[in-house]
Amino acid sequence: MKLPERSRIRRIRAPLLRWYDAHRRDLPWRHSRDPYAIWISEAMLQQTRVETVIPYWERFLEAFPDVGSLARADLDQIYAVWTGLGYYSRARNLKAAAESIVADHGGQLPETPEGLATLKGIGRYTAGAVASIAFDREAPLVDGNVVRVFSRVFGIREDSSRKEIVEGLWTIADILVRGPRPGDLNQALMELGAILCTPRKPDCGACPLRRDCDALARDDAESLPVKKKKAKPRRMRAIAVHLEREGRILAVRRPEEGLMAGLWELPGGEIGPDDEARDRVCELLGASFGLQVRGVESVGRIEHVFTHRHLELEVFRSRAEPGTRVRRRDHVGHRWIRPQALLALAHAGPTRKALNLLGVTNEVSARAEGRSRR
DNA sequence: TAATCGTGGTC
DNA sequence: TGACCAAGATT
Repeated sequence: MKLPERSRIRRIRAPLLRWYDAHRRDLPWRHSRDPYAIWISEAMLQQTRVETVIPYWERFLEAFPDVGSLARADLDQIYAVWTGLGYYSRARNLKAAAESIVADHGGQLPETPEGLATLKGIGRYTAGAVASIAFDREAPLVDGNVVRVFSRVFGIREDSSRKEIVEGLWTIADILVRGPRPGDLNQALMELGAILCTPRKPDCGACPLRRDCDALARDDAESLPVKKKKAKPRRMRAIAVHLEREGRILAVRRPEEGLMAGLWELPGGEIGPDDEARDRVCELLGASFGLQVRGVESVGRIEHVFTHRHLELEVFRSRAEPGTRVRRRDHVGHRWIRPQALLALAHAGPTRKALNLLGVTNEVSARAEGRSRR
C-alpha cells in the first residue's frame, strides 16, 4: 500500500482532539490516573464492549485494588470475579503479569511499550494503550476502531489483515501520535470509531474529519475496512449430568488449557455427531470420572455459540450411591457441593444455561440468563 | 498465516 | 436469524 503523505496524517490531529474534548464519554477508568487501574480496563476491553466491562472493572478494582493484591490473590478468586466476561486466559495472564511486576519491576508497571509487552497478556495494542494513556508516552496503538477510521479516512481498500497493511496502519498511528497529549490522541481515534465512524451507518455528517475523508468523498465508507470472511462456528455436541449424591452434586474443573480453561462445570463430555446422547452418559462418566450411575433421566438441551464453536449440550439427571468416589482423568479438580454453590464458582455460559434448565438459579445467574434470552 | 479463545449486542 | 462485530493475545 502507498502510505498517505505525512502532512495529510498530521492534519487530522487538531480536529480529532477538539472533537474528543467535546464528546468523550464519561467512563469510570477515565477518572483514574492509576496505571494499574488503566491496565485492568485495557485487559477487560479486549474484544469486549465498554458497557459490559464497566461493572466488572468496578468489582475487580474493589476486590484487587492494586498490583500487590492481585499478585497475592488465588486464581480462584480472580476467576470468580471474571466469571461471565469471557476469554478467561486474560484473568490468568493478569495474575501472572502482576506477579512479574512485583518480582521483577519493584511493584511498578513498566512505562514503555517495550517493557509492558514483556508481560503476559500485554500485546502490541495494550502496550501502546497503557504507555500512552497511563504514562503519556508517544506510543502508537491500532485496534479495530483505528483500523476502521484509518481505512476510511485514508482510503485503504486492501485486506486489512495482510501484514503489509497492518504495518502501514501502525506506521500511520506512529506518525499521528507524536506530539502533545498522546493518550488523548489515541483515545480520540478509538472514540471516533466507537461513536461516529461505526461499522454500519457511520454518522459522517457529524465527523470532525469529514473534509478530509477519502471514503466519504467516494461514498464507500460502509464497505471499509476490507476484511476476509470468518469461518462459521463448527458444531460440537456434549452432555452434562446433574449427578446427585446425598443432596450434593458433583462439580468438576476443566484443564488449564483450551476451551473454558480452568472453569467449573457439570461432569460429562463431548460426544459424536451421530451418538444417541443418553447411551453415552454411563460410559462417559465411567471413563472420565470413574463413576457408576443408575437411572439416567433426560432434562433437555441447551445451545451455546462461541466464536468458533456451536455447542449443543444435552442435560441429564442421575444419582450416585453414598460413598461413591471420583477418579478424574482430564479434569483438574472436583467437589461435591450444593447445586447453587456451583453458581458461585467460576463457570461459563453453557454451565449457567444447563443449571438454569435444571432449575438451579440465583439472582446473578437469573439476570445473565435473562440477558442471553433477550 | 490461521486457529483458538467467550459473551452479548445489533441488524 | 444468522452473520458480524467489540479498546486482542497467543501459538
